[in-house]
Amino acid sequence: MPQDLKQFELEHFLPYRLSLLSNTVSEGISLAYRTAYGLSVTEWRVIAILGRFPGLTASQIRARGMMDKVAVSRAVAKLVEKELVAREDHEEDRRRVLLTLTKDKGRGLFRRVVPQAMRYEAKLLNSLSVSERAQLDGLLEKLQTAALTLNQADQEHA
Amino acid sequence: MPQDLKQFELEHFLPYRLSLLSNTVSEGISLAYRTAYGLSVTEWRVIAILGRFPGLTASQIRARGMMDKVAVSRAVAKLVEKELVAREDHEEDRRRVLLTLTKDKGRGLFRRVVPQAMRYEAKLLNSLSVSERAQLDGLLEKLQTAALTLNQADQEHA
DNA sequence: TTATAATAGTTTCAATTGTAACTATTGGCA
DNA sequence: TGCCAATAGTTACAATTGAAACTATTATAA
Repeated sequence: MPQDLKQFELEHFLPYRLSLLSNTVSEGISLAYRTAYGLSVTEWRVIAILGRFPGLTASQIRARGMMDKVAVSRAVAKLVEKELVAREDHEEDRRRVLLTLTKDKGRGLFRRVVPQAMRYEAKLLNSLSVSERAQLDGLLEKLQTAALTLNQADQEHA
Repeated sequence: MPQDLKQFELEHFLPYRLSLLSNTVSEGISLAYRTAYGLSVTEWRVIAILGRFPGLTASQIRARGMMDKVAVSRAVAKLVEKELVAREDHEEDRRRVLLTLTKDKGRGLFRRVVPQAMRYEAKLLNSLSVSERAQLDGLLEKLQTAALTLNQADQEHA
């Protein structure tokens, strides 16, 4: 057996490390929305997107958050049930539904949960210097682009 | 509403970006083990760990791969069923079960899947210069440590 | 020793998720 | 116009996952 095969270690494998870091961070940040407000990840993202871009349709939310169509549908249903999000029929295209945070509960939650999320992010970034943060930003950007390109190439190949 | 609240964008939010990147990379790398060999993520990790460290117990695998106890138990059960992994009773402690890749199927799969995984990682890292790779390594390390520390602090706090 | 606690690993059941199929509506175009 | 394809969103069902309870075995310590 080749030497590099025997020496392969999961701990140094980039996909594993990314997954581990993402999960660890998710666990931490979920205190801000899951434990505190009973939101799922998707629900939190829908809230965050609608807070910034009111009046989007589910499809637009899906595209903006790179989320699954069904996941968004389910999250929106729950948020409507919790009176955090309101639906409004689109005049010209009756397939679409415009979504907004409800004035009281929805925007109220947004105002409380976003600062907590930002605080967590800030604490995390505290471990890095200013220049390291810039490096991180660039590296994540490059890797994301590279990964997408790779996947597209693989898909076309298959 | 404060200005920074209104301007909060998910796309620039570190936990979201990490999750997105991890998922994109996962999707790509899963071609190497899921599409090609029908392995789940956990099964792939168990194989990878046992290839490097034969004779570990399930608990040791769990610790080494930061995986869930139940997930490992299930993955091992499937791998045994597929004759990729063999169990062997521990002499001194009969609660424990030593796990190894089977000589033919297990090690055979390991020899095929690991190079594919490494190839994917190499392609991904091709988008970065040598010094950028070193930066990435350091940044992931720092963030992982910081996230763990943060989570521990939060847990004690709660 | 023997009760109690701790550890290894599995099982169970509910909740979550993924895939595909579905309804409803609109767009494209012969 | 009328037909077919495409889009928006939901529903249904199977597969996966998570949390808690469970069995079996070993360690601790009164």
